[in-house]
Amino acid sequence: MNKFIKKLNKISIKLLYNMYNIKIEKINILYTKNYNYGDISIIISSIFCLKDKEKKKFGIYLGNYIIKKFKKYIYKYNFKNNFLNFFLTNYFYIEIINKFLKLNFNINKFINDVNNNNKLIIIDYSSPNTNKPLHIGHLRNMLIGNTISNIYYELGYKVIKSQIINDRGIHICKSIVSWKLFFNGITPLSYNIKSDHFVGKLYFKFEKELNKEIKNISYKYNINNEKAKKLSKLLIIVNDELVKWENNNTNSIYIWKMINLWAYKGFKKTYNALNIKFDEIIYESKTYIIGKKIINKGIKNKIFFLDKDKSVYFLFKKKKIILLRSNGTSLYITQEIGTLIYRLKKYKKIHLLIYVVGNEQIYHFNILFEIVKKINLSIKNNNLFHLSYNSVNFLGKKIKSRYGKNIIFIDDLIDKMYINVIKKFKEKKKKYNNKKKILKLISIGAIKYQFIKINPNKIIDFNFDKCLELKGNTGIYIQYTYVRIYSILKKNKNKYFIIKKKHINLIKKNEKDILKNIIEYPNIINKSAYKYDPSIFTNYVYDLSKKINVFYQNNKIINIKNIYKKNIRLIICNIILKFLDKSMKILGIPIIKKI
RNA sequence: GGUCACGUAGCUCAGAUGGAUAGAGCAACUGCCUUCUAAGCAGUUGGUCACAGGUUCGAAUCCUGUCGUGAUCACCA
Repeated sequence: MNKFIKKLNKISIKLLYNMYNIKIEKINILYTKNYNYGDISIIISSIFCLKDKEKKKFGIYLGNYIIKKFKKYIYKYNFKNNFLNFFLTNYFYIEIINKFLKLNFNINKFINDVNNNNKLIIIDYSSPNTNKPLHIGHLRNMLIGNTISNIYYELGYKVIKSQIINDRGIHICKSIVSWKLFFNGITPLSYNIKSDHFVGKLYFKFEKELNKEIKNISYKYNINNEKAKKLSKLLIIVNDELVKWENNNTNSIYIWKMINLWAYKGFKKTYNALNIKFDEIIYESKTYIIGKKIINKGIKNKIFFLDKDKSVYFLFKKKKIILLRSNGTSLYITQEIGTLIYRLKKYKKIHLLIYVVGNEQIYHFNILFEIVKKINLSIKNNNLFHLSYNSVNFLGKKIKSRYGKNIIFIDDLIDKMYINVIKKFKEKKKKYNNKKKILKLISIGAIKYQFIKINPNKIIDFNFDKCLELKGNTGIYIQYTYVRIYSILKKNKNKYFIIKKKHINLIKKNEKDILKNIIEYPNIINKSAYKYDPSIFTNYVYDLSKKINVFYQNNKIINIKNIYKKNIRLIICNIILKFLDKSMKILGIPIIKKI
């Protein structure tokens, strides 16, 4: 289809030059939105150097010329409001259908313009802290990351799905201290809860105690919270713990390892439930040392500076950005620099490194990219991209996960959705036996779809009623579409045959709408990739499904006598199934063959 | 205050490179299961595209300003 439009473009430009001696590079051609006007439109009014009378003259001439040249594909044109509209022949669509049949329904061969020479793209997403379970903020992150990875893979890139685990830092020390002080000797087993949820308990307990202590101090000495923090004993203990940890203290490392293992074990279960996968896992506890080394080197090269109190800083827009604390321990940005260098060593040539991280860290990434510019690495700034997305709010407020309040864990959401799906299934269909697996897949699809259909720049104001909705534009709509088509093809025993010219009038509007949609697939996938927006592709899949359901509901497919008509419809069903299959895999919506 | 997002139907959201009469879903109200799976289909109702200017043949889309919402500006991550 793109080729066809390019041809039209070329001819229009050439003709314009021949007639008026006007040279332009491109003419505006688009799919006609209103089918009453046509299928493809050339916007003559965009040639602004022509006068109105000349536009009409040129338009009609061009129309006649094109219709003669492409008799096979175009049968009619009209000229309205300076738009030159063409109507596509049925042959145009039949050719597509026959092509699929000849290619034995191999979509990749049909699309045929995925070719990016295996360029390497690293997509960094999820990056959990090991101090609490994964929550719906992580969910948005991992779904954007996973989907955008699949989209780039589809475009022929070599994609590394990369997860960094923030397994070190002050927050982990809080859990360590909490375990020592309040939970000594207790394990997830003794509490009988999922191990990462136990780790969360440690962290929230610490924050609660810290909060209490600070309130007491500020009341006692009549000072504000900031000043009270400096007097907090708990914070002193935690900072000591961090120094101990960075100095490889045996006891510290032992507890740290134990707590992290609990966290990983829990994360793994959640990832498995959602079918989120990674090609590599990087532990910051291993890369922060590389970061420290680079920073020390940078002091010598006068990129970074040593302050009076021995902290190290970087100047960003005349502001001091601390890279190493005065006690020598490292910060988030230190680890980030280390991780980048680790990657550059591991992979020789990185075409693009995408960080999927929330928009609250835009400032942080601006600093990081500025540092990269200064320390002269083998990667340039325009090969780094921060894919930022907006927050997931609950009850109208951003989730502050500190105290464990107002926080929704993915595990809990999955459970709730599953119960909801079972309930709705029982309301609709009476028999409920051994459908557990399928209902589980429906609930996973439903959750994922709710998140990826929304543009990353928008705030998601999470609420259960909305999220549990299973009508209309939802995951199950896509799954159900697949089930219907699959069911038809399973029942069919006829063989397909090439459509002959004399049968071209058997193809109708509903079928054409689907085919029109399908030939746009490569454009959409490209757009979704370069805009870093999975929702573009998601909405396309919904749109396609909608057209399929219209077609399905308004046309009989198997139970018709005309074998030629039946043949056309069955082939289209086959095409649909292949595209749905591919699309759902990209979106990570589980495919179900029977409900 | 600086920077960055966002503002489209009662609600949730689509509207790429400016194009013709701004589209879906939910909610409300009508129809359609003896016929390939009704979590569906067909239809009705619902809009000053936050506001004001500008750019041009043409603006929800681009530019400027105003208002509103949110994020961010840490020896947190």
